[in-house]
Amino acid sequence: MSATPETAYERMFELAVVLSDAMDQGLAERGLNRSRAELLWRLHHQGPTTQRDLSEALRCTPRNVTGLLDALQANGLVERAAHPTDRRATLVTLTGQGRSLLGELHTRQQASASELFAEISAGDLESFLATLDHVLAALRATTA
Amino acid sequence: MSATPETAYERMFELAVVLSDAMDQGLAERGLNRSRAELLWRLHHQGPTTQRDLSEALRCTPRNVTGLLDALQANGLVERAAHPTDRRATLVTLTGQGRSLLGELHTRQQASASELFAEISAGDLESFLATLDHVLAALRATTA
DNA sequence: TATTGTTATACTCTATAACTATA
DNA sequence: TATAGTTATAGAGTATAACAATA
Repeated sequence: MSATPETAYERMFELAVVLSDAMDQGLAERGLNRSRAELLWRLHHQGPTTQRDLSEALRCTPRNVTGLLDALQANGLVERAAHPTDRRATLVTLTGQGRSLLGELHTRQQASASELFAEISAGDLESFLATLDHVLAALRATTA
Repeated sequence: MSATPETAYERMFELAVVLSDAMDQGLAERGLNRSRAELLWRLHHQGPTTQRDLSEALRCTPRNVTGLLDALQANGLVERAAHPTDRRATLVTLTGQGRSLLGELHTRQQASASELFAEISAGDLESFLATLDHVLAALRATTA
């Protein structure tokens, strides 16, 4: 049995690389990258938001948010609107096109998930997920 | 039981993100990034190599190899030597310092691996690894 | 005064193209 | 001619700093 912690660790890294590459490629085909996708994702979950909030949520500078929004707005995925009470601030909102792009990405993700685990039994899936959660928790504990 | 393929897929992404961040941070503390580390890793496995070979192995341009080597050489991790038969080419070699840095990274990786899987039983580890390999194979099949 | 988002500027990483020196 | 590695230049992504408008 060569199932050592080291082997599992290496495989997790390979998985991280392959998974990241696949994601980046899928995003690039839609004119996105990770930062832009994360911004859209935040908007989807939080609703209309100021740029200041976005810069804190994405842990980047306000200047960077300006650039990300310029690109997303040019592609018709978000809109900048006047803030109702603070005339300094901007309210960023998802457009219908932005929402539909997110829906498309989600559909694609579901399809990938089904495909990847198609041959895994329910029991194996459950124990896999349990170990995954355990490792994730341990990793977060040492990192943070 | 909420162990759906989607949940597992999401968790794998979270793992990929946290794992990548942890790695990047560890490398940054040693003046490295992923490209530089990958170059050192190649040198460790292949021995003295030309820049042309490195550019193909790392799938980047020869120009980029020049830049990576300039940085690594400035930090004393690699050396450029004359190629014995082709005076156009350069033989890149790991220095002792480069080797010891790689050893340090490997030690650190082993420690992380032991720590992350400390509370996982041998049986769980084995089935985790099996599922991981299966998913990895499925992912590579669809990507490539 | 403090805050929001911008313009101006710089740094890192990567790429393409032109060039030098070999082969 | 073709190849190995360089210099010159450009583009994407992010950062800091100075600034304008507003709070």
